[in-house]
Amino acid sequence: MNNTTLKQIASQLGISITTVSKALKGYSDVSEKTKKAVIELANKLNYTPNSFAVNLRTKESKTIGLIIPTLVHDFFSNVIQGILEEAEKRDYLVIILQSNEKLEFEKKQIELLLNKRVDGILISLSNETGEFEHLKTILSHNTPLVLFDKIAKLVNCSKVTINDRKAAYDAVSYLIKKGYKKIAHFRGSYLPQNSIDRFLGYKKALEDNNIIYDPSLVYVCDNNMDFENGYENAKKVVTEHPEIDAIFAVTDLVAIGIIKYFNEVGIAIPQKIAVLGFSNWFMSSVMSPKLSTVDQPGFEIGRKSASILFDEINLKKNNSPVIFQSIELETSIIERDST
Amino acid sequence: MNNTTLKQIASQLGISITTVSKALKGYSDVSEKTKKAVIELANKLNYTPNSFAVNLRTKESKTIGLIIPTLVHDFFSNVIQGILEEAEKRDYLVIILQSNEKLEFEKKQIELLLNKRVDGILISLSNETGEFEHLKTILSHNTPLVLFDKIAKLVNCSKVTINDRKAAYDAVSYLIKKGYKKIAHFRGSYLPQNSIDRFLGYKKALEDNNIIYDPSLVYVCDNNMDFENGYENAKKVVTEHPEIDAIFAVTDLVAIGIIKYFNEVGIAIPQKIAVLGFSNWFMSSVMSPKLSTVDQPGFEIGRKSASILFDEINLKKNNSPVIFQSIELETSIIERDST
DNA sequence: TTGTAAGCGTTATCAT
DNA sequence: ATGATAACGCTTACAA
Repeated sequence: MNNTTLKQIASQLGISITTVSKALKGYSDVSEKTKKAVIELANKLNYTPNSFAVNLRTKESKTIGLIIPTLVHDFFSNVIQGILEEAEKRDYLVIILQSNEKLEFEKKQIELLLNKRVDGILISLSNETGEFEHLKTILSHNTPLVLFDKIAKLVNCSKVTINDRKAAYDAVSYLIKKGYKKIAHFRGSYLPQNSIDRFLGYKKALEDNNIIYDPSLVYVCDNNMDFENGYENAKKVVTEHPEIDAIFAVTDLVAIGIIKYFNEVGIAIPQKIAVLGFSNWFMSSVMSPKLSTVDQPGFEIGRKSASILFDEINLKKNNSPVIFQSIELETSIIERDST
Repeated sequence: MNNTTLKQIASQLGISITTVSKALKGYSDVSEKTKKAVIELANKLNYTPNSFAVNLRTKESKTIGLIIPTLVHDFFSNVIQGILEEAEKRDYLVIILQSNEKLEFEKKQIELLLNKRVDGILISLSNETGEFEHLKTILSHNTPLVLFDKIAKLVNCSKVTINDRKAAYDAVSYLIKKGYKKIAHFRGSYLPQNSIDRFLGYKKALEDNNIIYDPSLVYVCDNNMDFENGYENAKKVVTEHPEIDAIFAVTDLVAIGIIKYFNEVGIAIPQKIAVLGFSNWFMSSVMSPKLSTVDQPGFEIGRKSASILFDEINLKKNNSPVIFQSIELETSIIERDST
């Protein structure tokens, strides 16, 4: 076991711990000779600083925490990759926790991270999260916090999102331009900001194009916006509203559920009903028919969120004032075979 | 910022730090009265132990490290979920790192984790990993290590896998029983044990069924066993071996690449050529045609690996001897529409 | 250029 | 039942 300490090096060399420490950290007030000797011995003994001691001394953990609703998720996997890449650059490690879309877990995970004294926290909120005391707790600990994707507008911290409203608006406008007139929307549950915004964009696009908004064409996918939801609601919508010619789904997963049902019962996509997704999951590109969708830059969202968080961590370290940012990343429509 | 320390509580109560510490940890040699007072004040001040100090003192971080080849991956996402679930039970946190299928990164990540002094490490090896010095370094640090999925047989530690060879054997036998005779295999690259084993299983199944093994029917997918590989090799195999009637793919992703190509050029699945995958990714169940595949219990692999790791961590703490385990989890064939 | 000593916040040993 | 003290391994004023 590698347990070399400064003390050991110091005693072997017959010098003080301080000098060893300084030599290893490249301080200028150490003679070349001793510096060389120290470094040599340190290498030989395979010295690595005890991070526990360093943490205690410097009061930083060189670790950030990340809380996401769920891991088995194309979008979030990409986000994580972006975060890990930024963290790696800065020699930071990332502790990942899931909220499972539950407020209760989200609270618990925050507590764990705070107790661990991570240097900063990244969160994409659960669909249940409608109160924000736990987020304010983070702020009151003076721990930098960046919210991404599913955010709380009311919480005073940096945020990284896409413009869900505009993206949805563009998506539905695109459908209208393609000639679809009776467009249903499978929306997410009522809490997450992005599902609200996508709905709002849908509605606005209809109105701006002189299509009367019909609330009965809006179906709620509240079970984590998943595949089953899409499947079940697709079944419903074709009985209740056989007249529709397109569906705008809040998420690719929902869209894929729709497609599966339509394929099973022989509803032609897009001839009879077009389907437009949201997120651009990898799997969308290998479906039959290939799903048209809105590209949501997960990797970039992760990178940007982490990058802002690290900036704030550094500013805090220098006691500089931090200005919270709200970044909106660009989206684009990926036209494939389902529209 | 929450910075209450034992010292503060002690001084406010006019007692010693020692007593406060004991009271908080439920030692029996503290009077009920002081214990109550301490706990009350601690709650009021929102005391949480400084984990940096605890780590330093106890020499454990209550954190484990996980290195996987890639995060954007259905199977590994499920593995991680299993690991997180076990970790949570034991109040452990998980630091996740990617190797990107590169030996070089794998080495670097191990170093990071070792320097962080995690209490244990879980790894699924990169496809490039053909030497194991870095793994032995972990062992020589006396840090518990569990290898899963892509393992190194030669490294002396616990392992959790499926029986890849048997699974592949069963899979190909199943194809043969269904009447397929000219079965190609799209294998993974030469290093990872599981790609070797799946190939071996394929070969053995042919031989046991009196089908002559034809090496030219084996195509290598060495670019991370991914979608593109399947697509390109599918293109190749139909020119070079138009006579084949089935393909056994090393991974669902490869199989999906095959399916995509076949769909594009109008090769009927499974009438003209059947396709069998491996892993049972979610997306396989929503493809057209739905992919038949071998179910690989990712969640369970994660759980079991973590559980063994925690056992070893505890044994080590008690200076008990640890006996390394090699666990093989059950797989099964999921018959869908592609075979 | 080098070293002394204090301190980070806890836990554990040993007195009292 | 309570407390003084040392120790974990490092960083950093401050002396020398």
